[in-house]
Amino acid sequence: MAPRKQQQIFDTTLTMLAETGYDRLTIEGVAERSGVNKTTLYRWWPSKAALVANALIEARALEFAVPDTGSLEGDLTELASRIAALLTTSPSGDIAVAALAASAGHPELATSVRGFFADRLARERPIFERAAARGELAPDTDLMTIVDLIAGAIWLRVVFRGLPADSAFVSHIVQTVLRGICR
Amino acid sequence: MAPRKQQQIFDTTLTMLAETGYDRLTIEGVAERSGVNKTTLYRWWPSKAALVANALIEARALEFAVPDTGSLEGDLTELASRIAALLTTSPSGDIAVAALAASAGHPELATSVRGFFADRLARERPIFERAAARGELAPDTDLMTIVDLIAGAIWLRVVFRGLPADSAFVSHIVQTVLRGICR
Amino acid sequence: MAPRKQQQIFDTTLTMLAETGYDRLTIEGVAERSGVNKTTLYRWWPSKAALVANALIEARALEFAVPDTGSLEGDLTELASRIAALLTTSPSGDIAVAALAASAGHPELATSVRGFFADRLARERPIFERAAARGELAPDTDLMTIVDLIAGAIWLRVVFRGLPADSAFVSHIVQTVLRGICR
Amino acid sequence: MAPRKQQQIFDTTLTMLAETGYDRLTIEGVAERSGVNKTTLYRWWPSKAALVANALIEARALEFAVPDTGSLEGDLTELASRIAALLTTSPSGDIAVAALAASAGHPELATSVRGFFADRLARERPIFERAAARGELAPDTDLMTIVDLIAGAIWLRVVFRGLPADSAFVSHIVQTVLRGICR
DNA sequence: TCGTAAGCGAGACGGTACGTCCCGTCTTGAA
DNA sequence: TTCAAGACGGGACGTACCGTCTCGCTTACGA
Repeated sequence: MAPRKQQQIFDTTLTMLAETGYDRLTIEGVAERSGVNKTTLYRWWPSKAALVANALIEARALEFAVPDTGSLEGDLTELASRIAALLTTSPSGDIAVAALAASAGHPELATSVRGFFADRLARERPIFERAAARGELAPDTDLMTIVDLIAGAIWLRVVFRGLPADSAFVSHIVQTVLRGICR
Repeated sequence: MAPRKQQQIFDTTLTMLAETGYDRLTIEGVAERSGVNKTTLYRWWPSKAALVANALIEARALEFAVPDTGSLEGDLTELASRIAALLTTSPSGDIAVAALAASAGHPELATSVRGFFADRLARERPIFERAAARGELAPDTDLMTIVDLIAGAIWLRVVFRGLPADSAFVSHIVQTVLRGICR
Repeated sequence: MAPRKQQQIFDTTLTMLAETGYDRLTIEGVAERSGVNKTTLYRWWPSKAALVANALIEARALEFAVPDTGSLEGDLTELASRIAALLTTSPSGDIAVAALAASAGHPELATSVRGFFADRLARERPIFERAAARGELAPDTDLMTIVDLIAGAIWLRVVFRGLPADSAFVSHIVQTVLRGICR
Repeated sequence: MAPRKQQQIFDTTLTMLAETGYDRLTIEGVAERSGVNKTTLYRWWPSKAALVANALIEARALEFAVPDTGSLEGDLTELASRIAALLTTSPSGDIAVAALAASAGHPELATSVRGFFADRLARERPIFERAAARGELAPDTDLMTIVDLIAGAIWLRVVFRGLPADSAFVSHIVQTVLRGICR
């Protein structure tokens, strides 16, 4: 089952999440703006975290396609650029940052957020499979760490340091990581 | 210039921050638990973010020493271990995670948090200076990126993926990054 | 013509009325406890007052027999005792008090309650007819006032003053009223 | 201590009590109409019953003077008329009926209501003292019962039967009771 | 005997009020 | 002058019932 206006609710939730951040997001606000009664929200989601979690899962605003440029370096650079763009451009950046930040300290939300990003990050796997097929990658390479290094550096730069993640930065980290792996 | 019980206030703030997370931390709670009137808190700090920011700056719970093992790899491994420990062990982990998470979406807090960690991370500079003196490092290496790669990967692993950052992982990323740089 | 589980519904209604009082009695509570859907209750009774009114009318818990002791004084004393017992003993007392109290301010309910008690009080008429036949009573005596005096005094004593209506009190008022009439 | 707008609050409470009856009286309504925040009401009174109880005690709308006509019959008739008027005229009637009805089932309120009316009824005592001084009354007469008989009959007539308590009725019951006593 | 209509359950919904927590502002009085 | 004490208007919380509605399922009765 699902509430009748689920789509409006999710849209409103993410919009307001992007606009005001997680902790200034209120259930009453979502209710009012999505033309639904507060009680209806509580009927379906036990908490703000659960609502946001569900909205995220249904969200299509945070999708990103996986590149296929023909080389591992090209693919990773493109992937990193897209991660950077995801974290930087509006509204995905606001949503992603708010959700990621809130997920620390809201285990319920964390699970969903984690699942959400894991789902998206899982799609980078073909990149490595193609790279392995091309002989660019040792078969025992630790793939998750590669993505963690790249994505972590971008996160730190963008969210924590508040600096832009321009293409020079992106190229730089990708090449650094690649050199680190390929040997 | 400062409230008389500033130390209790800061202690309480960080304790409660660690216990309940940023957004369940309340001014009233801090007031009550530190034996101070709510008014006093508002007199000195305009917002919860400002209070937390100040408390963090004064905090000694989040210090970490900078290693000097004689080799760049040893130093970085040790540094990474300490970062991992800082994010993992109690109460520093709870405080750091809560503060970092909250800083996204609270620019006021972000500045302080950023300054705080920048201050601590600035201390890793001697590591690189010693490495350069030993000839282990090209003089034009982008130092911040190195730290961002390492720290970012740890953050992602610990906070986002919810996985432990054990010594194998730490060694692995340090070596990967080192190989990436040294070429 | 009538809901299938009418009897359960009425029983539950009166039980809960006695237990919790009129305004903490809820339709939802009655529905749940009588194993009926809320909708069913609304299908048959437009309001809580109407439900209670109907339940009262069907109630057999509040019956009382009319005495025939052979003298007016005996009959009235016995009648007064029974009224006192009706208002005092459980569950009739709780039901009666709750219903009477609620009927002030719920005209819809008031009508039924009034009818209900009028019906019961109408049975005291033979008392007076027998008394008149025995010559104990002038034929133009205002009978309703006699009952009002007696019943009113008991109500005041029991419900308002919260005092018991013991047999001494009952005898006292009956004799006072009788002396007032008989001259 | 007392809330700053206590008088408005009490006035509003009684006005709304008279208008809508006890159980449609809402705290939020009182708050809004008396220009006070809901929280303020909860700060001072733990429940609706307590608020109404307090408002009643402070009320001056329900006062009545005690007559002194020179004879017991005159005094009692006048007293009964005033009781009837108190229960009949607006707004005192609505307030009194609502409060008395609600007090059954709200022990907290009952205490206050009882105290309130006891206080007012206590003033009839001089009537009897004067009557005793004039020799109209045996010294051991049970005074409370006299008042209970009269007031109870009026209550029953007015509230329960929904009939008016006109001067004929009032005279009738007073004379009946008087005859009952004086013998 | 079987169709059909009344009765019902399930449950979503908009809505009102509840009583609570905390916010941030303000005033007052004592040290 | 600084601070405690604490009243206040306010916003949102999460909950309980309200009364209405739609949707299918039973049940039972009368054609």
